[in-house]
Amino acid sequence: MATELFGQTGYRGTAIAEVAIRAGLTLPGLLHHFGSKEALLLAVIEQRDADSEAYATELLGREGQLRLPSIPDFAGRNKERPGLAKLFTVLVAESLEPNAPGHEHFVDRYRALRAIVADMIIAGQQDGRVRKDIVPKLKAAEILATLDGLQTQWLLDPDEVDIVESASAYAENLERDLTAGL
Amino acid sequence: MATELFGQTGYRGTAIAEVAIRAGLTLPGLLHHFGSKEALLLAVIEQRDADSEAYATELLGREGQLRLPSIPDFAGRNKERPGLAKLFTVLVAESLEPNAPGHEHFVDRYRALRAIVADMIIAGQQDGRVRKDIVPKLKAAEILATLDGLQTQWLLDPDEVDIVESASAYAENLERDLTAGL
DNA sequence: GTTCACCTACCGTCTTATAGGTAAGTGAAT
DNA sequence: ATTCACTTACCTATAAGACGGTAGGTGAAC
Repeated sequence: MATELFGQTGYRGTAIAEVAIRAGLTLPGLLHHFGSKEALLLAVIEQRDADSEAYATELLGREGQLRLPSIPDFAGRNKERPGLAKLFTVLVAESLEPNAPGHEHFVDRYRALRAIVADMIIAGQQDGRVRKDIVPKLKAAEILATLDGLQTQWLLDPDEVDIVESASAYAENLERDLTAGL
Repeated sequence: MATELFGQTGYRGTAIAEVAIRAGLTLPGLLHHFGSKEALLLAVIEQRDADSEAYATELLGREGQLRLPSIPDFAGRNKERPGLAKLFTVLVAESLEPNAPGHEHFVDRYRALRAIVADMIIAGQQDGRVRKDIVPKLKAAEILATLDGLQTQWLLDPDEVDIVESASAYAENLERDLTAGL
């Protein structure tokens, strides 16, 4: 309920009274459970993060190996729940300022995601499945950046940008890039 | 003035009275010139777009040719004016919803940018400087996505992500990707 | 003397949050 | 089994403030 509204109108643009009504109670009833608007936001983020765990695990495969073909699958799953993707995009933007409510959370999250992807790349390099002149940290940031950016373009203009098609093409490019020159 | 505040706290999070004060006048004084908050936003976007023209032109070079080495230069210029970059990121996120104030503007802008980059790629393919099995539309979306995504990660965590370094590495990767196999 | 730029004063609305109360349940003591 | 103490889950009512916008006036420029 809160997830949808925060995703549609952002943190600042959402009145928690509306969240309460959709949840079938009044504003004070909602605040009885969460204490404040910011606490509600953090609760939403936390719940959403369980889902985000799947992000890394899916990219990772079971044993820390790169599984590029799962990228479009993941994009496809987002396609069916655009609210969650929108929530993510909007909240990150609203959290850019250092003193914003969710700032530290998203900073930590991106650091963790970059580290996970970088470790995958390193593992691939040690196994000889990934080119050694790739800088893991930079490539990790680039991969996450591309997927986020494609998602934003899709959310903004779903008629023009097909997230699954874009993600598939990118996954192929990425595979060729990582393995170029054996 | 308005650019900075909209960039820091977004459209919804910015009180136009604060904009007025920073501009050295009162709220009604500001509204005398712009009429409404939404009109102020559109004026800010329009002014910012002059700057954004440079984006395409710089990427494009003078005669519609790809100029990848200018990507890190462009990133470096953004680095000195993070307010502008932040404004862009925040406003796009706030405009995802179809009825949001700047929605159509950003939809059009991304369509135009994708078209410009795609045309560049097509020109490169005709000149034989770019691989022919690249799909121009998809690659254009991917390039813009990566640059946007890197910028977001940098804005969120400037200590960990160096936008110039990231953009440089990406530009090199991109060059290799576009020209792979002659 | 009319237009333009701007001000003070104010309105109505929306929003978060609190105060204080009610109803229902839980668990222990008797 | 019933009473009592207490907690939980809400409610109505209201405070307290921020916000966008308007009305109407003042003063200077031309």
